[in-house]
Amino acid sequence: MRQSQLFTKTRKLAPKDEVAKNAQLLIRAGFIHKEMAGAYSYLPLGLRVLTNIENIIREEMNAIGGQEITMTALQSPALWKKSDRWRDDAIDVWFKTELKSGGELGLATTHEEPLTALMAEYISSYKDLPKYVYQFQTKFRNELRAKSGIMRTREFVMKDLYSFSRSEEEFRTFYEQCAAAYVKIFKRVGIGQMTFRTFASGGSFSKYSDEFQTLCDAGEDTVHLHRGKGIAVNKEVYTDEVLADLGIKKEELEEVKAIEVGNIFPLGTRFSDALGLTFKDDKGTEQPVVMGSYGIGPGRLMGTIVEVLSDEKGIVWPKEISPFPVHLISVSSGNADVVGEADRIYELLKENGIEALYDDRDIRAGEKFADADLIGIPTRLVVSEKTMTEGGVEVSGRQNGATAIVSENEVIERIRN
RNA sequence: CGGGGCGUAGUAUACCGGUAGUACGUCUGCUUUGGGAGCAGAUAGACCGAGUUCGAUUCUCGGCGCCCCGACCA
Repeated sequence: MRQSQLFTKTRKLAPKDEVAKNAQLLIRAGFIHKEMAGAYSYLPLGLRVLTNIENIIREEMNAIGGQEITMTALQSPALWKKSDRWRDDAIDVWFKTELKSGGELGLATTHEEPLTALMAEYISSYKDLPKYVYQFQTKFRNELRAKSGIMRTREFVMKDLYSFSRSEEEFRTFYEQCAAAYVKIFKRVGIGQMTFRTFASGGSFSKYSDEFQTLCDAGEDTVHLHRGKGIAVNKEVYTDEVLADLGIKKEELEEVKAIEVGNIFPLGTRFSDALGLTFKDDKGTEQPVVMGSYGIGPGRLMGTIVEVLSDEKGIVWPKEISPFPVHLISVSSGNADVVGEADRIYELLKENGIEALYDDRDIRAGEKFADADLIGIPTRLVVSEKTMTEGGVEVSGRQNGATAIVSENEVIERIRN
């Protein structure tokens, strides 16, 4: 798209009330807009990134048999009363509201109860299992303190998948498949090397769970990392017993700050028991469905990527999630020939299925380069008098800055690969 | 929820018990044009309410909002 048409603009300074690097850069670059504490809107560039992240997650969830749905954010108290989680001391982040007619409603913090009830309508036999259902859906959590930019907000989209299995063994198999899918996801979005499966507490559901923690000083969590094995233990469960179970020694671990970018945990029969989700096994005996839940917050993931991969000039997007694969910049100095050539290259890219962000604005080169660095698209193409004289297009990488003049055909080849 | 801090043009800031100055942005003009250009002109501001006072953006109280530390985080 032509940058002159983009309604957002960059700014040199971040608002003073933003301290978190992720929010500072994303606001400066025009990716997000803060509505209030803990609530951010996604603008054109930001939405593109978020969508790219969601699509990667979607592909990997589909690959392990996930079926996508969308549930409502409005929730009926009745289901939550069955599991005894309507109480504010059971879930302290509830946003509750009421109908004009007087009845109470909850705004979704999570979806175990309604989905379990929904699945009960379709699951009755062992032949109906296992099933894996997920969604990208808005959660509302009335956090006492929103913080860290888009990392801890009161309204956010979460990918939550729930598994429904016949047995603990069957559940376990999927649990590990999902863990493997998560590893792929974090690798694809560019933070694979610094993200580690982390042994954690199971909260009120089970003895244990697994988190995926990305090393980052801005993180809220503290983990004990075993670099050799590529695993970590959350500080919450950093005990001799756990270390023994995992076969690791204290001396081999380093304490680091990290951001929880995903988690997976067993639910057992906590919700199937409460809401009556059962199936008949092959002997005709009624059994509770064994469940698990698997979450990733695409927004938090986006914030984490900014925290971890940006530099002093701005954001550095990994190729797979960049808002555009390439940033085309004309350095025309009012020269109509250069404008014409840049327009032609823009069309050429389009014809080859490459959607560029085309900085066609009539401003000085320095400003364009500074904006491009801030926005962070990984590949930059420059068309100028110089490149026209040399008979090619200048290509450079956001990350290493190396530039080269290459032919049009080669440009297209490079971007595709 | 405990503690701390802060609310001044679109953004970042300054000064002041006598109605506010600078920079960036935006607009006009001229000059410039490969790393956020220069000159000239213009635009635009005290969170809300009450109190003290001749007079409050400034002081006091309350409200609202925002940030940070801690607690919390299904």
